[in-house]
Amino acid sequence: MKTTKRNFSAEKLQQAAKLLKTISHPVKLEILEILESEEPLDVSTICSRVGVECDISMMSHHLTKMKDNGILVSEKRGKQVFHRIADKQLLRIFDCLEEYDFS
Amino acid sequence: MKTTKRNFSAEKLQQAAKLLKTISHPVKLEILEILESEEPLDVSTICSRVGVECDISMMSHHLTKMKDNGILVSEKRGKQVFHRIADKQLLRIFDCLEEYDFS
DNA sequence: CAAACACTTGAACACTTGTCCAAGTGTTTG
DNA sequence: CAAACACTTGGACAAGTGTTCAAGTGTTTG
Repeated sequence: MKTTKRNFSAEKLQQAAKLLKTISHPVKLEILEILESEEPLDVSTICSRVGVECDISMMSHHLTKMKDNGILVSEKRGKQVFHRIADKQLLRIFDCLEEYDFS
Repeated sequence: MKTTKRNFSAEKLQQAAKLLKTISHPVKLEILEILESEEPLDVSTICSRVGVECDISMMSHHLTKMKDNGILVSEKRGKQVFHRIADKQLLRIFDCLEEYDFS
């Protein structure tokens, strides 16, 4: 007889769902990809590096949401605000995504 | 000088975002967790195993969405419809989530 | 062949998101 | 101290999502 390997509590499922929901957006994934390669970066630089059109206001909204959900942390230095990834463990999601076969 | 390790195309970012969005729900994550431990299962059985209250109509909606997005595949046998996970690689996301430190 | 079973579907609704735009805040430079 | 810079914030609106309910479909059993 097979047994359940995982045992996520209702609370952990909620948190996990919220985390995934927060990054379930092409631009947000790209922000993570950019910050993985270089960190910390300021808003304008991130904005200039994303592939798709994205104005600075929208980028700020994205970053704020990611901060509010504990995915990023930021630090103000002079006029600029520098962002980095709170927990690098999150990046392992990219490993799964890279190997996933999108039909 | 650091270089970018990943290089997701705009299309792949879209697909990845869509995939994550589809499973970004406590019940949908639990469905995957249940199917990981035993497969295939019919709708009523999945329904009876999820922790939270979830009627069969809602479960059907969840499963349909997951099927439409290629996460599950189903097969009808008599009156019942059996579901299984299309690509087990997806389950590695749980490894990331298990180790992630939810603040 | 009618009833029971195991779902599926569609309408309806509140709620949440994504996006845009205009205005505002805080910091620094000349 | 005014202008420039680097964001941040809030309102508005369309689009998408989660949930419920009622009705419908296909299969099997008596």
